[in-house]
Amino acid sequence: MVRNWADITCPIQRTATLFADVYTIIILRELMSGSKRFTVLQEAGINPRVLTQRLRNLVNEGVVVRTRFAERPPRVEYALTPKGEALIPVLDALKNFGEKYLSGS
Amino acid sequence: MVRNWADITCPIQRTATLFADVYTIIILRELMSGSKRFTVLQEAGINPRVLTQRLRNLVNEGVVVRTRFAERPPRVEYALTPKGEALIPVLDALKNFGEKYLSGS
DNA sequence: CCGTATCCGAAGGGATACTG
DNA sequence: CAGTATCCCTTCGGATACGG
Repeated sequence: MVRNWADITCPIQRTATLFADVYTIIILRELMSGSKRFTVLQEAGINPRVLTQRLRNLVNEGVVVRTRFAERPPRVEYALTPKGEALIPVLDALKNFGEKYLSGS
Repeated sequence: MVRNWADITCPIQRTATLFADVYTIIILRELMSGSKRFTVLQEAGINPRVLTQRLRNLVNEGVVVRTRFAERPPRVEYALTPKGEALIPVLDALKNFGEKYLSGS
């Protein structure tokens, strides 16, 4: 029952198809507070295999940018692009709901 | 690397864990415009097996209410609860992003 | 440090048929 | 109409080890 991208006309569904995934959302949450390194993102509770997959997707979609710093040792940082920052309202909405309805237990 | 619910303290992650799923979001989108019947939701592109799973979850979480009407033939309708309506800002944010960044192609 | 490769069991989900 | 049951293939993802 899955559709082709071109067949998805609803903007809600398009966005959800690309980003409605727990690991993706955790990454975006981490990057909201500034750029982060691979290892730091891992510590948020994502194993390297899954983290690589999600980051690749985010970079491909243009919401995250990967920057290599030519240092010794080399350093890599992931950060939100302006397009990525446009997803912050989604995270804010998730936060508002969670705070209001999912605080207990 | 998956956590127990009690270990998830971040409200963003809590909300995402429960609802960040494409089919769930499609259902919520459909219910935004009023209560819908099972068959109608199916026509949004969700097979009955998956639809049942997602609806059960939504009802368990208290964001959707299932109502049986004692008619002939019996009718069942699914609708957002007030808690479910509190998720509308999430859908709005997804919509805004999609309209701005995912319109082409 | 930043990934990639492999293994492998678990879960997901499409199709279809069937029941109250 | 509103689901449930079954089959079966695909994907996911955790763990671990390894490579540039």
